[in-house]
Amino acid sequence: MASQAAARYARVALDIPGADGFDYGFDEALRPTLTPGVWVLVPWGRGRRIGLVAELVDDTPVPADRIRPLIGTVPSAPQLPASWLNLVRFAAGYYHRGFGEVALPAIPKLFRAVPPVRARGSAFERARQRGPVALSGLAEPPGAPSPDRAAPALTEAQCTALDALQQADGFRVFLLHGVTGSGKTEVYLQWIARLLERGPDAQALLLVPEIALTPQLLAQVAARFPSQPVAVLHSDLPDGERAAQWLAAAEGRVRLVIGTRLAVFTPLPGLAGIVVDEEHDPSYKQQEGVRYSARDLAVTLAAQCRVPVVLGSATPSLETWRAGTLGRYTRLTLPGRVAGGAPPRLLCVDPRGRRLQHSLVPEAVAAIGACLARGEQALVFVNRRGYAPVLCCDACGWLSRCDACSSYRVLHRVGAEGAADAGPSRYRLVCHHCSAEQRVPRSCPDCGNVDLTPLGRGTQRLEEGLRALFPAARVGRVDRDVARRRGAAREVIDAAHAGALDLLVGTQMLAKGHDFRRLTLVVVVDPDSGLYSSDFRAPERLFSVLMQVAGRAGRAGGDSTVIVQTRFPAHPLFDALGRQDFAGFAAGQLEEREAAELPPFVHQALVRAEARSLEQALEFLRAARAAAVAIDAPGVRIFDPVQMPLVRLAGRERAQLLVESPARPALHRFLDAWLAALAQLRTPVRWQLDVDPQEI
DNA sequence: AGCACGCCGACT
DNA sequence: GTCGGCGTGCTC
Repeated sequence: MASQAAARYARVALDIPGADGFDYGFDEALRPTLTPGVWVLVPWGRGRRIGLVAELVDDTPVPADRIRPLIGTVPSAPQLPASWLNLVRFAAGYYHRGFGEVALPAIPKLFRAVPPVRARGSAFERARQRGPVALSGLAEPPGAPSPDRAAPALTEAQCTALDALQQADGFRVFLLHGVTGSGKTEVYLQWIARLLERGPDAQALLLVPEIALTPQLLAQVAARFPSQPVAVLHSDLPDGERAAQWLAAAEGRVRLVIGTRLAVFTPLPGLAGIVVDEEHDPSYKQQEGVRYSARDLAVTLAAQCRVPVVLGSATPSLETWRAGTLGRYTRLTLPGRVAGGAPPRLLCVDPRGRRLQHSLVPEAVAAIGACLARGEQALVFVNRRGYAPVLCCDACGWLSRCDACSSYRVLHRVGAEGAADAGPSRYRLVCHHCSAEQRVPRSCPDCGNVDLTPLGRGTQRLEEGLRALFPAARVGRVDRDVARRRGAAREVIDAAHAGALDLLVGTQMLAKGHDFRRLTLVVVVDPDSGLYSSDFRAPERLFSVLMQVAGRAGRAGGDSTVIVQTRFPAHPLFDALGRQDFAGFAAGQLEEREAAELPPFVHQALVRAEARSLEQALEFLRAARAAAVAIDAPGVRIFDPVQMPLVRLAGRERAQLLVESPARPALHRFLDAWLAALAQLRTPVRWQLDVDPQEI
């Protein structure tokens, strides 16, 4: 560390990859103001840029004649709290990126923009005037349970959990484990209320997987904290709003921040506690740029700020679950549902050799019929959107491949979404990976045969089938195609709440956070790809999504049924699911992971490379491997380069190289040395590092 | 990330 | 004969 009195250069963090900071000289008059986290304006090429002072240094590796003086500090910029700087510093180290690469993308765009020379008022002043948005103004979704202003009485288990949270003083990680409907949200809300009572400056952070999927949670928070300004932060927010909320949080004018993964980078000078809802959810892992895990960073942030953090889930990640078993995290369990009632009955049916109607087994058709006859609702869950996963030529076997990706284009019905009488020719072939679209060929491009058959079933085709099977039923569909039209998914879900729909078809989107009171039957069509996948995390994700889907049924208590159509009805995953036995499932998975030396028993990092040709990408990775082997890193295992499961994406060929170690510090020491060596490799190949990759 | 410099197709 | 495609290389 440089002593500040002698420091001659300000190392400034800029949003430039591959550098930790850029050194600038400065006017002596500025010296007292230049501390880490101060916003500065610096010359950059022939232009100017906004940066943050990362540190002051005595010496610089930059030749003296290249050093330029910084222009000045940014007026009316907020003081960034030490907690924010520490988190950014940690993330930069852990994910092996430059400080600026982490810091600047974590700042709202408006605060990164160089002000025009004659700007009237700064972006900060404008955002400050705007102020935070009070949640109480949010319309609550029609049909949702009317929120009670007063906190409801807690069950005994909820009381025990809340007591444990309240007694925590300083850093501690809690795992709040309870099935859908067990009342986790109520525990969060009452705990947050207590945190905010601790002092006028106390702040709480509530992370959620996706804002769009948690309208009920927002409504609950709005009802519970009617006068409390709450900042809601997510990537779909307009720039001005995001800036206003971020600044309000940074200046302590807002005490509760709810947001998606990016909200973990909200400056919170008064942070008193953190909740990560649905902590297992894959969307907490950023999948581009700096590939951080907001869940993991939330734990680090809590440790750095010496505050408690609650990780809540019905199906915790195996990493979190194991930490609970080892006693590093404190496990709190909410057994059963608040409303009581038995868990849904699970029936697994093998569709092979059965007479299927629109791909449904007779048991499913009969159960849906009976459910509708009782005036109850049923949900059919298929994890595939579109009409059919692929189009096939009957004569020659041609398949609707994507020419840019190593996958198939999916047959989609377009226009008149949800209308039963859409014209028969209104179909398109769509690639789900690169979004390329084409018209459906009139005849086979290879042999000219006109009989092209859709293979398999997606949500649209299932919807069509259900309409044919149950002409009197009111059918709704929810998937990403429906959700693309603003408010359309909301409409369907509200209609379901209001009892205006009898049958719902949908993907994962339907699985989260919606409370359908009259729903007593869930049919899961073909989840088998999650059972025997090359991805070792596939069963974990499948169990989680099936628990959530099953949780939709019978939340009000009473009998409910889940029918799973699977070719592996005896698979232990379904056995555990039927008993809602996450602990049993997790124990089995952890045993397998330990035997196979997989996470959480080892820590992994992945270098992904993409190039015009696969050979180019592999060649780079072979060189990368050679560089890795040359590093003396005991306990670090270096694999061979392999092509990625989806080898071709949007016209680029992709490969990856895995490294792992049972010891995290050893892995990170190795990664530092390795990345330094990789930076020396001159290559036309684009590559990136992913620490703790979610998909391999 | 921008914004330059640098070698190969369709235009006045 | 030029104008311009975006490929790669640097910015303290």
